[in-house]
Amino acid sequence: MVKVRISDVAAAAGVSASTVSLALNKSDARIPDSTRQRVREAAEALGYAPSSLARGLRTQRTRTVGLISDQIATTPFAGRMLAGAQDAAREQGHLVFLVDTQGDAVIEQDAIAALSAQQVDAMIYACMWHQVIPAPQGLPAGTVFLDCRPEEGGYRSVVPDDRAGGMAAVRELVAAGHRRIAYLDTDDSPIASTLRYEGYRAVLADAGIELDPALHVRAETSAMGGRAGAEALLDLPVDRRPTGIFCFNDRMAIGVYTAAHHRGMEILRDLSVVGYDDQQLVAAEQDPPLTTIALPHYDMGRWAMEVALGVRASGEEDATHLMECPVVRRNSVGPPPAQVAKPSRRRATHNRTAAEGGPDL
Amino acid sequence: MVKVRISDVAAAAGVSASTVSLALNKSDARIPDSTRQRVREAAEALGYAPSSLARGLRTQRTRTVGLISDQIATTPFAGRMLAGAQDAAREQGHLVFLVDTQGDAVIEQDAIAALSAQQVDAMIYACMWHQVIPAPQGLPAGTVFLDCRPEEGGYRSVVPDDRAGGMAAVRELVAAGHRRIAYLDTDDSPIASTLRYEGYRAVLADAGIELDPALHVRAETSAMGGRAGAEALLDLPVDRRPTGIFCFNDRMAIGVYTAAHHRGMEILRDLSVVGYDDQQLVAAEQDPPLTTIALPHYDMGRWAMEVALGVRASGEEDATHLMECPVVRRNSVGPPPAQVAKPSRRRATHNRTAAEGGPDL
DNA sequence: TTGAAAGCGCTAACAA
DNA sequence: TTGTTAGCGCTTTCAA
Repeated sequence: MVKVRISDVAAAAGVSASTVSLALNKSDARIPDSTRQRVREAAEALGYAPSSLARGLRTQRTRTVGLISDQIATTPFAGRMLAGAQDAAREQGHLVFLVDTQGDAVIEQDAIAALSAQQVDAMIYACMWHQVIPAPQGLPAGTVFLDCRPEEGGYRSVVPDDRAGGMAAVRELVAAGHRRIAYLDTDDSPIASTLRYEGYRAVLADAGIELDPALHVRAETSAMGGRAGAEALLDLPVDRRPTGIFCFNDRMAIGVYTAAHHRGMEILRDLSVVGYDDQQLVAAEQDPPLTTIALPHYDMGRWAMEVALGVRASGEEDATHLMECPVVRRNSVGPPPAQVAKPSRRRATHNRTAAEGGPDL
Repeated sequence: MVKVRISDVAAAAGVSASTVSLALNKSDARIPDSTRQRVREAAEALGYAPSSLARGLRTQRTRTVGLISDQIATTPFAGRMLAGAQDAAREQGHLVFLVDTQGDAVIEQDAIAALSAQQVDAMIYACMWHQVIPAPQGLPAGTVFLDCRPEEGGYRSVVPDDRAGGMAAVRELVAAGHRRIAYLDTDDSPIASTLRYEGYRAVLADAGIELDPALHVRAETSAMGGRAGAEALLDLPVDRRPTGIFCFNDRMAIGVYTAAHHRGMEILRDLSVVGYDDQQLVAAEQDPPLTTIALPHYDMGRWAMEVALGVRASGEEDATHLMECPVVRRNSVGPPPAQVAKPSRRRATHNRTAAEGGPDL
């Protein structure tokens, strides 16, 4: 199968190359339908596919977009961002160059150079998780930041609305009747962490629930971290112990499940839990399935691509778009357990510690 | 920042464009160091970056690779394949075009056409999981199949060695002293399923353990499926019940954990489990952490790219490369529980069914 | 309505 | 050692 060029089609149709180009590309051109038809048939018959390279060189538009990411392509976190970006690109007839830098600044600079040399029509810079970062050098104007925001501004960006997400999570618990609600937080992800905490505080305030500092603990963003944090929370005396826990992410929520099980507690009956991320193949497969706040990865990816390609208006040149994080209700939130209803203090529960005895529920 | 061309560099260095090209690209060319130096400085000063488009048009080599996948970019399964392919491409100075077809044949054909029009130097066709598929039309010769194999042959491909993986998994259990070993299989993935089953049978035969058909059950490849399968297995009378379960994948293994917990059994102490996939953020975060067989996604991705780019010999033109699946030992395999050691039959355990009573461990 | 000609930015043969 | 020339395959004036 040898490469067929526009001149081959021209010869076959008995016209010039320019006529072929016009007939095939410009529907508004003053070319009679008969000619157009003949050209089309010739092209079809020969299996003509114009060289994107030559066309790009001539028109200076490549219908190609560069997507630089620190990790999204290679971790299970945010693959859906790629899917969203990819789908939008395809709908616009664009191809995407993907480069995963693994967070290496040298690779990143090389990637920016290489992509610029390819004359991509647009560029997206994506992070694996919501952060504020110094904008890399050399990024073309109009680059869209995905799941991150450049410190200096000057670019458009889209990030999850973590504050509203935190509010939604805590509202689930409040609506179920909980009053002692913990936030199992982390230090690993400052931006999201702070925003969600703000949401947590706002909803508690709204509900007239006093903030209890003992109910705000921090741990690593892993199942093990979550477990450790939960232990601390569940070690509190019964009347100060949380009946519902809002976890920074789903992995930590799994750790809460484990900690609870080890004390003979059952999630839902004895303890309500809300996660964050709606991580694929994790949240839904817990027992009971985890109620969580979804990170709108797909939508963010799509938004970024559509803005980068100019098919969606984005407001100002350096505006940050907040994407809603929807609640995914499954089965880890129920009413608080009855037996810890009010502090009648017949047993001096607040004096006991976990070290003293067995499970005290 | 206006685009600088080779002629700009030429003018600045006081030489012709061809000299610039030679000086910059051909280290062996007969160009005096002084000239070369002058050209380099001029290029540097102007921030010259050659247009890949023009170069590709001229040389017919684009230093780009097309990677078509059904889903890998957008699910947590096989992102590491992308990472491997991406790393290898970068090392060879290539950029990768990624297209995710979502299994849609029309999108797939469009993608093949678009990528061909870009004159990619190589092409990789990747699947999310090990399958044998009819080769799509129009794929260039030399395309490498990743995690799948074309029915008709004619292409090089790399897939996991699932038979050896199945053997390794069962050997873990046999080595720990188990004799009643179940295979919690599935119908959802015929190729891998069959291969792993072969491995299972081979190791049992080697160990002189008779095959018990009751110990081979099938379920869906999800935690829920795994749980259902495990229920069936654990419902067997004590002397026929498995003490170790080899699961088709990690998600099913999670279901086994759940089923066991609901019967008051503890993984490791009462039941040993081996998974498959070593799925990120899943296998390692179980309690206890799951011993499993890793799918070598990263290595397969790298292999495919290196072969596609011609930096690694692959043997014959249509050979299938089997990639080893290493054991990842964590903490879900122990010796079989003592109490089910030998059938002394004082209690007519084999006559009881789960329906009759409570937990019977 | 169509074709000739120029040129996108680069490389490579050939000539000087 | 270097420059001239041609041409990769296409699009787009401009002229016929």
